[in-house]
Amino acid sequence: MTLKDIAREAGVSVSTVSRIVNGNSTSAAGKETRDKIWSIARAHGYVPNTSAQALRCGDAKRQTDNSIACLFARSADAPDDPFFSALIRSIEQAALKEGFIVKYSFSAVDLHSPATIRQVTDSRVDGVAILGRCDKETLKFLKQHFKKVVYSGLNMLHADYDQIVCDGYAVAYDAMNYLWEKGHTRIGYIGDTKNEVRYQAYRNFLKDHRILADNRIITQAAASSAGGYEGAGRILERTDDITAFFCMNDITAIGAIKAIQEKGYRIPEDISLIGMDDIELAQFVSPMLTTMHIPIGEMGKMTAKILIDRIRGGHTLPMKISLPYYPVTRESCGPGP
Amino acid sequence: MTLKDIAREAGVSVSTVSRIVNGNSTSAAGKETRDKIWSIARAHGYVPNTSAQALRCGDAKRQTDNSIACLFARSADAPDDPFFSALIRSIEQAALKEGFIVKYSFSAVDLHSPATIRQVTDSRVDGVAILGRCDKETLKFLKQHFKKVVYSGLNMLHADYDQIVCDGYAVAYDAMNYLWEKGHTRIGYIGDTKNEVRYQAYRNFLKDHRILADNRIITQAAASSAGGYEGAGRILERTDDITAFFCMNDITAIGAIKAIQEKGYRIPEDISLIGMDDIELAQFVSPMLTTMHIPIGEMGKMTAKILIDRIRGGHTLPMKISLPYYPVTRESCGPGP
DNA sequence: CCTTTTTACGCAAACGTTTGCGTAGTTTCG
DNA sequence: CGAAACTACGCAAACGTTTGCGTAAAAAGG
Repeated sequence: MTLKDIAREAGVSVSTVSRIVNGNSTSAAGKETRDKIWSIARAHGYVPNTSAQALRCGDAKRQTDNSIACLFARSADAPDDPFFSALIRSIEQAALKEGFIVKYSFSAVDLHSPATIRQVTDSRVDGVAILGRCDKETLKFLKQHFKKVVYSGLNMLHADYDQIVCDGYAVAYDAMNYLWEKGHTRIGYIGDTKNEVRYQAYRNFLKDHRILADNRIITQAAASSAGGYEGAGRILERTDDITAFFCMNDITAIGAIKAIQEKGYRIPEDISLIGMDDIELAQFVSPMLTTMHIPIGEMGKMTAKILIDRIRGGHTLPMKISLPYYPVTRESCGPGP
Repeated sequence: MTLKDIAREAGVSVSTVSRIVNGNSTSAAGKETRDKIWSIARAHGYVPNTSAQALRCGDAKRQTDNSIACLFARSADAPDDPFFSALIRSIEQAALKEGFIVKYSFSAVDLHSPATIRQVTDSRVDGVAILGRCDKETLKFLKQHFKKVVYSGLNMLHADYDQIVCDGYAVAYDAMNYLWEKGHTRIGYIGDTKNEVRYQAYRNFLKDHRILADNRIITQAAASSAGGYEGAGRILERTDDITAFFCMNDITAIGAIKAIQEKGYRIPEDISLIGMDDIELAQFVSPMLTTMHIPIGEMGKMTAKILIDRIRGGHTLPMKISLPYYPVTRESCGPGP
């Protein structure tokens, strides 16, 4: 079913058909021709060939189909993370309200692969949101390929990008401070240690308070319950004078809780524990998890808004938005020794 | 940067350039021309215009960009569900291995909206996977628009679709049986009650074992921890002789655990609890959750495989695959009275 | 050295649209 | 009633590719 088919059947020219189906205002078609065309089009379920449209119209308006992409910078074997599920979901909801649909939202795409970029550019999204951790070169590379990009995540970017972040460094530092103010000084770290702002904050907090970092109570752990469980287990095997853990996020903390309890320690009496993210589950585990609240929903909403606003040309200067966080006190932290 | 630009710069014709960049075997170009073309192309970062390719090649091979869509039949305000996160993730991983990328994976799209369908068809995916709950008409509607569709979820489809399911009815029935064999007869239900196979299985199990369904111990609950918490709370307010709960899935069960413990009951001594899905978290809560294991990873892998196989024409008859499940005994179920 | 094959490349059509321009026929208006 | 304006539509070019066919020049074969 092409314009030509319709034109032949209706006994008119292709241009007429095109003008009618496009509802083009200039030189509107005659009422009766219009009706005939429409009925034929509908009968045969005509749907315009977007390739042809895109081709013909160059980089014109029809280039867009009101869609954005979420590019999620994570490895294919990274564990599920409710944080990103929630972030993506709120982006999608907000985008939908503005009439945008999101593609690739959950894809474990390789952001460095030209083939991937090609696939994304091919689908002609109007803009892309980069989520998670993303190094500078990749970001620059993406910016070259997509005109409109916005970043959202826990890492403040020091370059001029649109970004909606909750400063992970500050959050982690404050989490440490939360424990420290309760009197803890021997604080373990469970989480990513490579290139991770939360870990840097941990190290710096220690240094700022003249506490020696002890590798026996620091462990590299995957961002999953299993990772937290194993990580806490490893640390607890090596030492028995630890009084608190800082976990890189809540699911890690939930895993850690189990390991701690299995070793016979009580939470928070013997060992305190703080997480990050404040996912829904945090209040349903026992003990309820004290954690740093991150406004995930707000981040997603803003991310969608800013990206769409940029697409629409609403702003041209980079918007660097930093969202507030706060500790939420539940049951997993007690006073230090 | 088009073929024409390259051709002009190299002083050859467009066809020559096209043949060279396509590595077309027939009438291979001369070594030196080839090199010149490639160097120019690379220098300018030439990337073929897919619209033009698709247009020219009709419905030939290049129509596709090796992508599939995951259409997730859920409402925009449905809570996050780790089950689907995991399902989608495994679909993506498996698809990626076959060179396919997935679009729309997490989108809360309105499957009934023609505009949405249009957006998806426009991006010319090669096939779509329908996830979750999806009524017959919608399914039929989707099948009309996308030639290649496969369903995955907990609901067996009684029509001729490619489908990879784990029979939710059977799983739920067996979960009930698990409790029943332990001696429980007063079993509550927490979860969706509308149009839900798990609830049907619950009712039927009761009927089959001549147990009267009691609305006081049945509650409609959202598929989230909060839903489970509130649901269990409601039931516990109304009755005090309940000995077991069947929860529609694990996160609901995790919420229920908290409510039960708060009311002063011990699990499993006073009240037993069984979930469904066997998500990672199930083994990290306390007590560890007894649940029905669903091979989510396998479902995802098969879903991708079957869909891609169909796209490639590997099979034409509908493949109805039912994956096995089994109970995993942990700590949340004890003997009945 | 002449014929045949091969190599290397150009020509032009086609894919389905959109749109500026042109032109009959119709209406408006002074 | 004649000029101007408008209506309703057709013509054809253009978007960037791919590919069958054609054809010079070079290589091979006798």
